[in-house]
Amino acid sequence: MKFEFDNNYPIHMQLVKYILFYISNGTLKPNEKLPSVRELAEIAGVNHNTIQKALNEVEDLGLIYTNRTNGKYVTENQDLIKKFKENMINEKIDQFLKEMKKIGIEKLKLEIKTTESEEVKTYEYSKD
Amino acid sequence: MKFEFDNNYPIHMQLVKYILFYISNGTLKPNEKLPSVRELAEIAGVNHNTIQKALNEVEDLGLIYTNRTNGKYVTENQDLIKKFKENMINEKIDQFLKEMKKIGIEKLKLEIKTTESEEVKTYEYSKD
Amino acid sequence: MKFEFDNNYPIHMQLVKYILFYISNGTLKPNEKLPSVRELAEIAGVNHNTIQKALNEVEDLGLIYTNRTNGKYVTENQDLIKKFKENMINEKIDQFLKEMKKIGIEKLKLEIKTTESEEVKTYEYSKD
Amino acid sequence: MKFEFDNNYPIHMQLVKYILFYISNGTLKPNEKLPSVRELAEIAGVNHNTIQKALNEVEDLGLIYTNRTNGKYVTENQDLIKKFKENMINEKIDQFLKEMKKIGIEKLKLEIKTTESEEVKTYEYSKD
DNA sequence: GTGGTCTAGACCACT
DNA sequence: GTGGTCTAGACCACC
Repeated sequence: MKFEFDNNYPIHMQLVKYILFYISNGTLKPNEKLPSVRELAEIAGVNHNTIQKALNEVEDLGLIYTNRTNGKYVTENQDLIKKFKENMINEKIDQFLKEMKKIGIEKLKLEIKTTESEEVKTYEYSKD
Repeated sequence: MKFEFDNNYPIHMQLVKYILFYISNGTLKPNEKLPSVRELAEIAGVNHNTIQKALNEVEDLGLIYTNRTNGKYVTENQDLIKKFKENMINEKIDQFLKEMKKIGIEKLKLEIKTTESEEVKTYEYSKD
Repeated sequence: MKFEFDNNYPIHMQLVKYILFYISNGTLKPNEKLPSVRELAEIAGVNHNTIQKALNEVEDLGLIYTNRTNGKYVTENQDLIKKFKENMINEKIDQFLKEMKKIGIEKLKLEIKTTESEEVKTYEYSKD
Repeated sequence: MKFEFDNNYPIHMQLVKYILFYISNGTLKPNEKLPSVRELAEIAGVNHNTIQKALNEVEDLGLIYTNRTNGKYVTENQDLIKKFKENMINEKIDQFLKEMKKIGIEKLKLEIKTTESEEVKTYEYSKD
């Protein structure tokens, strides 16, 4: 797990995105115990309060849960994780396509197959 | 020219991106006069100082120049603009592909045709 | 550190020059923490935004860096500072000699020894 | 006669300095007729009002005079010119020495002989 | 308390 | 009316 921050963007938000990302791609597996807040703070090189804030937001989303005496764990609800992953992918694709349009691309075709489904999704765009 | 802002990100940076987009996609043409700083401020709904800051950054990049009591103009250096656009596109594509890989996409194919060249560039990725 | 301003010249530019001087002559040492932006504003008797602008310019030159919630520091790259200082000195000397020539000085001899080198540089000029 | 301007400094002031400079070094000779305001405006690439303003300031200093129907002339008072020239030279030297000190020069020696006097002036500075 | 951002409003030089 | 500068004052993220 690596964290690199853009100082012009709220760090806790970037942390949330990283955690979601690591849960989505399986770096953090269902039911896995997260490193302690202090540890994460060290890994990420930020204050532990900032980590707390981020983890709370992820917990609100339902993707991790707290075992009071024992630390924080990734949810075992794989469907929820899957949904979040799909969401994330769709958002990234949408944003990419939007930006490519704005930048003045003439023609674009994108085919994507995720691990979760058999279907290949196709996105096309042409200037006219 | 439209501007919409994400309040979690410094506005002057978002402005810079917008201007770069508008120069890249030809909304702002080489040698064209920009709306006055105050006008842009009104269009974008921000303070004129914020516009100043953003335009200064774009000027530092060499894409616009200032005619002191006369206004600001897009550079007439079309090569520079072209290079900039290509750079921007390549960066966005690279970043997109990198993220898609990391998120665990199984298969991906991307075809892109820019206005500048006849060539269609193809990017492919498969998990194995 | 003292600051005196000529009101016919943008203050932020004069500030930049002051900071460069202070870094060049060792008033501000490599890796030293600068006074806070607000403090400098008070010392210099200007608005903190003006200080910000000036320090940003110095940062663009690579001579200071920002530790976001911690303050601003002089670069530890002593070579860069040295190079900068030499450049500055050479420019000022060249400009001075050029002006003295143009103004019609008959004869001029200048000897300079910097802290950095043992060598004494000599510049001479005679009208004929 | 050439004019190059630093846009960050009031242009009429720079013009005044240029004119004084050209009178000092004999580019503009005593009793010589100046180019017309319009001509100067074109040469300098600035608005004629700006030239007017500058020439008025020089006239206030007594170095040029206006012959109502006939244009503007350099004064024939050579002593006055000489005095101004010496003044200018001294100012430039002082400023140069001051800056060299501020920049942290260790040792400096400057000898200057002007056309006007037999004397060689010597300036010396040492850090300690 | 650190840097960073933004606004509103004022004033300046130059055309 | 153009760009540029500056101030005062406010608010934010992070430590």
